Amino acid sequence: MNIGEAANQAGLSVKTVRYYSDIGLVSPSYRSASGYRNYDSTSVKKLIFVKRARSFDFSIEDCRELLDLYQDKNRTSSNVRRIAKEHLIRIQRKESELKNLRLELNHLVKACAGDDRPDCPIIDYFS
Amino acid sequence: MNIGEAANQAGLSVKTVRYYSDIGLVSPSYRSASGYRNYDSTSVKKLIFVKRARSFDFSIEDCRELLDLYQDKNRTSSNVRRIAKEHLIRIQRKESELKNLRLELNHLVKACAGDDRPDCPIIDYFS
DNA sequence: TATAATCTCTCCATCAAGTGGAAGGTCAAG
DNA sequence: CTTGACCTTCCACTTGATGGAGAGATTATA
Repeated sequence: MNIGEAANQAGLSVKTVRYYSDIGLVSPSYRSASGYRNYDSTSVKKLIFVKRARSFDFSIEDCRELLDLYQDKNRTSSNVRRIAKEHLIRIQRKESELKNLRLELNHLVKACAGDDRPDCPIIDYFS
Repeated sequence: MNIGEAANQAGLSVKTVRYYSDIGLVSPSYRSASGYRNYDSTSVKKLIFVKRARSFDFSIEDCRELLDLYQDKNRTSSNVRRIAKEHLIRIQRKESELKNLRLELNHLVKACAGDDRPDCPIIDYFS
């Protein structure tokens, strides 16, 4: 199938699928004589795999490794787990950073009258 | 003072201060005959202001607006509050997205044996 | 005063992960 | 034969910096 149909089946944009092709993440199974990318069901499955992994915010490079493991029938789950766990830790760290920001900013927003006067604890805090 | 000293006082890199100058976020008070950027205490205060706002993840454009309000003695705190609140909502949204990811990914990681065998619920989930 | 060390300047490239658009080639239907 | 949908490559743009090259300015030391 052509790129449009593949993108459709994977729930990705044509641009994105072409981008994944460009960076060698998911290559089309072959090119037609006129240069059209052709995707078979295996490559579409890879696109879907990447889409799911990306939805977990795994980086493209992580996706590359995960995709390798996905295709490697001799993989060890420990390798997969390591990648996932490292990512989990990144997510946890980010989440707690955001929580701190949220608490502090919430505090400031609550303290701000939000009226016509210039006095503002938010501005004060940043000054 | 020169850019190095200003960057130092603001806790920013010279590169960053130059970048803020380039995009017109915080301009030096003047340029020397030889083109050196010169920062006075007012411009350093602006750099510090931006640094704090950035540490809350406010975008450069938000910083621009906040900086305008910071300098506007006729500002209304409602304008400041609006910007902050919009940002707070973005942070909350992001935080809850991350929380969902974290819960789900944690679930998968816990379910993965992480041993020598290829069977892996993480890979399965993405397939 | 000469020179070396340290600053500073501008300009260009790079990062992530795409997205948008231009200009042009391909293909199937009518 | 032409229209329209689809496909191609190539280039630019996004965010918020950061790194480096090559060159000019300033300051410290010999």
